[in-house]
Amino acid sequence: MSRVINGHKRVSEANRERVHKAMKELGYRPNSFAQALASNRSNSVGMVVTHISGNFFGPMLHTVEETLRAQGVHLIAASGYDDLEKERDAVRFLLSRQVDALILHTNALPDDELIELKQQGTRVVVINRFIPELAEDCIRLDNELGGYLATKHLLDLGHKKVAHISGPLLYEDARDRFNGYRKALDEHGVEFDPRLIVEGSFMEDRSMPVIEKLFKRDVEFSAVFCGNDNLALQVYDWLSQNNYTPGDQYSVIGFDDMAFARHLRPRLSSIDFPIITMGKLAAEYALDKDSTRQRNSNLRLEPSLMARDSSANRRC
Amino acid sequence: MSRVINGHKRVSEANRERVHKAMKELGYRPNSFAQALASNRSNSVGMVVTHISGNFFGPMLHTVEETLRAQGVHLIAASGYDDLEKERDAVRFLLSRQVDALILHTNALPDDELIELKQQGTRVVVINRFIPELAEDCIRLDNELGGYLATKHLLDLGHKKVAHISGPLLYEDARDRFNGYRKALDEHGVEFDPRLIVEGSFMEDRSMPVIEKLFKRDVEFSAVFCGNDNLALQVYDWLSQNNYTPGDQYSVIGFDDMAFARHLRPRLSSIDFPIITMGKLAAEYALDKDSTRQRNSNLRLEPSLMARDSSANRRC
DNA sequence: ATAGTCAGTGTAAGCGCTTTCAATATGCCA
DNA sequence: TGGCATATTGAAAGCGCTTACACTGACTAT
Repeated sequence: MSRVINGHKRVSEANRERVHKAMKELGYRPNSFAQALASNRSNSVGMVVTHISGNFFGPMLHTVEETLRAQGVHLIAASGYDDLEKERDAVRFLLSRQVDALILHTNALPDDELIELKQQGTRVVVINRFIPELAEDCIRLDNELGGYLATKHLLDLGHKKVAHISGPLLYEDARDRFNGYRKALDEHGVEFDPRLIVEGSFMEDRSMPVIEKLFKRDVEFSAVFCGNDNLALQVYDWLSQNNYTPGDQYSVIGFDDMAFARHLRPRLSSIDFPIITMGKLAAEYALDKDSTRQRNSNLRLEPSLMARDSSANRRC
Repeated sequence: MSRVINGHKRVSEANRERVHKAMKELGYRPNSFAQALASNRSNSVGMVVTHISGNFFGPMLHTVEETLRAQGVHLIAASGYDDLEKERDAVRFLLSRQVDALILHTNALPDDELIELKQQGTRVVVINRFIPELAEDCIRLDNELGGYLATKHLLDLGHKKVAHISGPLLYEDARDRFNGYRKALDEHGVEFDPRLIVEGSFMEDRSMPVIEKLFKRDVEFSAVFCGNDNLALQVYDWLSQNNYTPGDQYSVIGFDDMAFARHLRPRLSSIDFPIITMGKLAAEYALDKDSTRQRNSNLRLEPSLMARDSSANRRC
């Protein structure tokens, strides 16, 4: 009797026990598909991320999975590779599995499509992106603050010429970090110099050419704020290949504070990204059946500065 | 009409097209639960790994997911944390979702339980572990060869005293790597010295005390073979904290050749673990409906040496 | 005593598919 | 041309559950 399984209140103690006993004896296992079909709930949540592996999405997925599983809900993850078609495909795929909610970390999918998803009745949680129409479903980091903190840190160390290797400016978070950079510059009365800017990628091992370009440009600088730690890692590579030491001739700061940051030598200064908090929050939003609960409609988590050895006082 | 969707052969071209057109127009989406319920197939595969994030399981999961998705099958991943109860729980969880197959990277679950799973009719693929009764369903690396290659490499560089920081010897792979180490020693006529061995963990950031213990022991050595790259990373940490340089006073080699190995300075020598190949293979095994295809019943992938800067000739 | 409540239980109608089987259409043979 | 094999289509019976609804008693308020 399904009423027992689902904890319906109107069942007598006696019967409840009888049923439980029978279930044990027969080794009964509810068929989750029949449940899903009949109840129109799947007890699963879909998540699309840029890439399933990686130092950012790994911990994120892990946290989400753990939070969901504690509620008996499972996670189906799909990668979108920041590619429009692939992201669309991933969403379609997840939707075809009737997920109860969708956690989306998508960069290529236009706002409209996400809004439409929501209008079609899918519960949607948007990560690291802000869509006014979906304000209450968005969870993001205050990237501008992060960019600001990183740049201010370098400036405070006495650096006057601070370069910035941004992520793809097509992405809001990369733009925000860039804006934070400019804000800090403004505040310190340092003039913005476009020659100190190059645009890289957030992915591993793709930005060497751009980094090369920056360093070979005919413009001096003593510090670099990197759009994320992967970029910083490649800057480390370039510096070591050219016999420089991070924190010495060039100060370097990254963003995200990935696990490897503190294992690098010198240890990489970075801006902490509260991945765990964000993952947990996203899972909770996704679980939040009626979305009745009042949500912060402009939720931004706050990053913080992790100053380590790669950023040091400017040597005169 | 389901015959069209499922590519049944006996449908006229005309009707096939009519149906496709109608599907488009109505925005028809098959309900996967109804399909699963009616057909008794779920089109999903479950995978339990030690930890969803991380440099080893990340790429693995990614490969598996990608391979499966290409067949319209989805992956449900769960972490087992190398803990008996949690692994059991993960399996139960996945089973309750009626997965068509299970890909298992479990260390705590006893052989018997896995064998029983298989006997109950679940298709099982076992990764990084060998169970004679499940020989055809096991995919593993030749860890002994890996351990041998690593140690031989150090020996060939002139090191006479080679220490080994193993993974948990409770795990078969850690034991095999250890055996490879001993084999290389034997072959080079170097006597085994138990004082040069300590047992660490494969996880991040847990083995510092053990490393400390090794270096503080009253025994000399000039090279260390680490059971995996996470261990090597911590050896790097210890060396740098004590003003040593890997590849200089101490040669270091890791195992797995994780992505970060080549970003470390000096670049970490390691044993390449063909994660991608293994993931793909595991997914294919899981998909292999009838397990009709003749499989290699003692499949071991072969690791190879990636010599880089952290291992160098012994300085006299 | 009568009607009205409500906890507890049984029943049956689907959920949206797959699959079997019967029904019909088509083509081929002698 | 009749009969049989084969191609195509329609219809219906579930898959194992949830849920709405009807029903039974027992209990309470009038």
